[in-house]
Order: sequence, then structure tokens, then C-alpha cells
Amino acid sequence: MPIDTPAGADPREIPDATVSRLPEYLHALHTLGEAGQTTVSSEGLAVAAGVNSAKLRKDLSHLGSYGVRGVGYDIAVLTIQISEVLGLRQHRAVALVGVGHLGQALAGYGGFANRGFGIAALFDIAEDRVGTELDGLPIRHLDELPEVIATERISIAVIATPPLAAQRVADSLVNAGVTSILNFAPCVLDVPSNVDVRKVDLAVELQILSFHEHRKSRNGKVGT
Amino acid sequence: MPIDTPAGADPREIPDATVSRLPEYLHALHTLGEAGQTTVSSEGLAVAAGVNSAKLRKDLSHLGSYGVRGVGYDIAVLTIQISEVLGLRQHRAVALVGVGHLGQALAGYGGFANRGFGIAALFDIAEDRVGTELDGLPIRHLDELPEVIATERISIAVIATPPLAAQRVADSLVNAGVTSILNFAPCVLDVPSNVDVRKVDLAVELQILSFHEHRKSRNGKVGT
DNA sequence: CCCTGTGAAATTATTCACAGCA
DNA sequence: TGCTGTGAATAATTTCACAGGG
Repeated sequence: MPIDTPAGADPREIPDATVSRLPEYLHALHTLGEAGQTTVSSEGLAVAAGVNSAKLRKDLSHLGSYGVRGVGYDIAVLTIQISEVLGLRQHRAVALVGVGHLGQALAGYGGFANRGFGIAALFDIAEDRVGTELDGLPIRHLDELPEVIATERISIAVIATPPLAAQRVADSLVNAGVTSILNFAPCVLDVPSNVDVRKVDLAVELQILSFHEHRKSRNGKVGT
Repeated sequence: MPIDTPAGADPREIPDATVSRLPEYLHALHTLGEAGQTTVSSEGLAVAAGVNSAKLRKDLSHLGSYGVRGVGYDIAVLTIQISEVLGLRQHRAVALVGVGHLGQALAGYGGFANRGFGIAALFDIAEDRVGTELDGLPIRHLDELPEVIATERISIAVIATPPLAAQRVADSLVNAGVTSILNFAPCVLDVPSNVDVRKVDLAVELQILSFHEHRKSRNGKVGT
């Protein structure tokens, strides 16, 4: 008989599509809470998060029942539940590799520190960057990566290097014990199956928009 | 009788999931072409793009048959076909609003110009930025947006402003005629249904990784 | 009554497995 | 024989619609 936890808090049972929306719900809850609300209906939260309410209720049902029929969800309670599921109730140290334009933007991005993450270490290889500081944090040489990752107990890293360096950096991170990587370099990373990689490619996003633009102008011509 | 184009090139018939992978295929084709290959099998291209070959073949089947049985795909031909479907065979001018850290990183991001996009205009409201130049392009005040968007025939824009300004910027862009927006501000944009919005939230990506980290440490404990 | 939680239905996406062409 | 293109099978996701608790 396989493991079958009926209570909703088992992270293994939450669908990927739901996980990818939980951060949005958390953000929406934060916004609503700051506006002074203490409870919110599925419809209200759905609008704030930009999804429809049936989907939101289905998503939340995977983490258990924290709503009250006829009333809605307690914002404080639901915030804690989602944070718990996402593993955000413990501080997570993040390493950032590649302190170019994008890396500097990421290091300064307020959203990280505000939402349970702290950039704990910066790495680069450029002579003129190594040894300097960014926001009070020293930029170290890539050679120091294994030691620092171990000392600071870092398990999440962001790669913002040129694509040619990315695989070598990923290998080094994996060897040092990192098990989750956010990759901004436009290339496919080869990592062991126990390592999670998420990729963000800015040009890909624009190309998807381009497709929709193209489709719109096509349809426009059809109607003429 | 509804429109029913049997030939595979109708953009309306291509599933979203496929569209989101086409840019990856294009990139992989480019890499393989630079390495000197002229043809590639579905398996070879799939590995280069980081997907499995059945999915790749199914995706390509939506754009028509451009492979040769027993041989594979001609890299040059397939590159043109995918570019055509994505609407990349015509140059697309892009406006960038918000020239902070992230905006500067985006403006300097090589991937845009290399892949058929050109940043055609920069906007901001900060007194000390407006009037200066970035990579030879003047940073204009947001007030000039409607005029410039119209003159330059820009239909795609990138929002890299703080979240509080984003909705106002989006309204202004939509009024000026922009129909596709790439939003880096962590907020939900309200736009007419004919406008496509894609959102990239850096903190959301990290939170999804956090979930996976959390799950891994949970599972580790279960085994102990 | 209002609003959640959830089975069931519908839709979309992925994977399998193989017919058929070069 | 090798590899594409694709129906059929499977799996995942979204949406519907409503029972039932507060």
C-alpha cells in the first residue's frame, strides 16, 4: 500500500500548476492585508491574484481546509499556511553567480529580501569586480564558491552569467551541494535529477509575445 | 461551416504549450547550426532544447511537415518555419518603460537585439534619468509615450517600473496602441482582452524553488 | 443565504507505439 | 533500416455546478 496522507499538507501531493500559483496568492494576501482587510472570499482573492475563483478554491483545497463557508478565508491564517507549504517560514540563503548588469539588478531587487530570501553571497570572475562590494556584500571569486556555499549552508543559487559559463557554474554549484537553481542564462543546464532548475529567458518571453502579435495582425487581415 | 485550414501553418491552431517551447527550439537550432550541423533528428533537437523527442515531434507537427523520414529536419528550413510562425521575420520594435537597475539590464541584454527585437524607445519619470542616454538611446519622459509609440509603430512594451506605477503605465501603453506587454512589476495588470500580458516575477520563481527545497528536506526526514 | 470544498465533466497536454516513407 | 508524423491512450489541469456548513 503506497503512502496516502489524507490530510492536505503533504507537499508531495500538490500539483505543479498549483505550486506555481501559490506565490501569487501569497502576494495578493499581503496586499489585501496591508489594505486593512482581515478576511477575503475566494472571489476577492482570485481577482487580486488574477485567476478565477474556482481555480483558486481547487488550489487551496490541496493544502487543506482553511476557509469558513459563508465567510471566506482569514488572511493571516492563510498567509501562514501558504508560507509553510512553500517552505518560506525559514530564512533561505541564496547565492548569486554573475554580477553583471542583470546580476546587479537581481541583487538590488527588493522582492527577494522582502519575501523570505536573502542574497548571502555574490560570485564573479571578472578581475575588476572581485574584491569590490555590492550593497555591502563582497563579490568573491568563483574559486571560493565551494567553501562559502558549505559555510553559509546555501542550497539555492541564481545563475546570471553569460551562457558559455553557465554549465561550468552549475557543475560547481551542484558539487558544492546546491539543489535548486534559477537560471537566467539562455542555455539548457545538465544537472543530476535531484537538482531542480527553473529557467527564465527574457528573449523567450518576448518571442511568445511576438507570436501573439503576429496572430493578431493575421486575424485582422482576415476580417478586412 | 467554420474556417478549417488543413495545412498546418494557421497560428490559431497552435496550442499555447507548444508556442511557449518554439523559442527554445529556435535557440537550439541556432546553436546546432553554429556548430556546423545542417540537419538534426527529433532526438538530437529535443536533447539540445531539453525536452523529449515525442513532445518535440508533436509540437512541430502543429506547424506542418518539414522533416524528412529517415533523415531528420533541415536546420535552415526549420529555423525559417519557426521564425515565420513566431512572427520574427519582421523586425519588432519594443518600448521599455522604467530604466532602473532591471530596466538597464534589460536594455543591455544582448538576447533582444540578436533575436529580432530592438529596443526602440526608453521611458522613465525620474528627473535625473530623463534626458540622458543609455546605449545611445535617449531616455524620454513618460509624457512623450503616446507620441513616440505612434511614430515608431511600437506594439510591444516591457514594464520594468515599481509596482505602484505599473498599472498607470499599462493604461498609457494600451491607450497609445500597444497590444502586448511583458510585465516585470510584481502586480496584476488590468487590461482589455485584446491585449496580451506576460508576467515575469523574479521572487515568484525563487518561491517555487523554495517549495521544492522544502519538499526535499521533508522527504529526507521521512527516510531517516 | 453566502461562500467553501469537491466530485464530475470538459479541456488541454503529454506520452506511447507504430504505420509508412526515404 | 532509421526516423518522422500521428492516432490512440494516458495524465494533468481547468471548469462546472452544486451539496452542505456557518
